[in-house]
Amino acid sequence: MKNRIKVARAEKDLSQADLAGQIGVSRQTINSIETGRYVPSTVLALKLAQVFEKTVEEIFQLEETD
Amino acid sequence: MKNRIKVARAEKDLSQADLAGQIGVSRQTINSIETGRYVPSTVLALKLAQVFEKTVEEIFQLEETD
DNA sequence: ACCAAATGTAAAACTAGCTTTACATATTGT
DNA sequence: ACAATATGTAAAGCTAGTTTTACATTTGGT
Repeated sequence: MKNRIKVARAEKDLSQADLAGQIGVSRQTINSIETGRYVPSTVLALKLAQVFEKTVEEIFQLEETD
Repeated sequence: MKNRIKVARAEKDLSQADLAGQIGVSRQTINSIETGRYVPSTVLALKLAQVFEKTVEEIFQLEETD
């Protein structure tokens, strides 16, 4: 799964730690998702979308391997 | 997290097993998500949304407890 | 060049998602 | 009423998501 968190974060001028704080997860969780080390739960995806004022689909995209 | 899988499934006239087959998971996984026993991964949520031709937000909604 | 803030990782430990197997209970068609 | 299909659960086991701690590297400002 690909994601556009880094760009969305830049648009809102948020650090990984800021974002983590806003949605109540650790900074490493954000970093790990952003760098593709793992896929978040749907709850987390919805919260990220909410913060970015975008849809989940705008932030996360399926790949062939999914 | 709430979800509208049962209704979406009815609209497409799909059984839990049909749906499971289409997205490549077990029938119990669908049943467990549908009955709220657990929250799916974002990959699964995106695939469900794809099958139902809806957005993830139309199918899954955050609750206060999330 | 220096300092602070931001980012990338990693290991250990815990929790939650998911599969398989298996059975029980509805629901529907004939 | 019977058979078939659909749904609800449960246990065991494996994998993946998440936290905490900790450290190394990068980036930005002065």
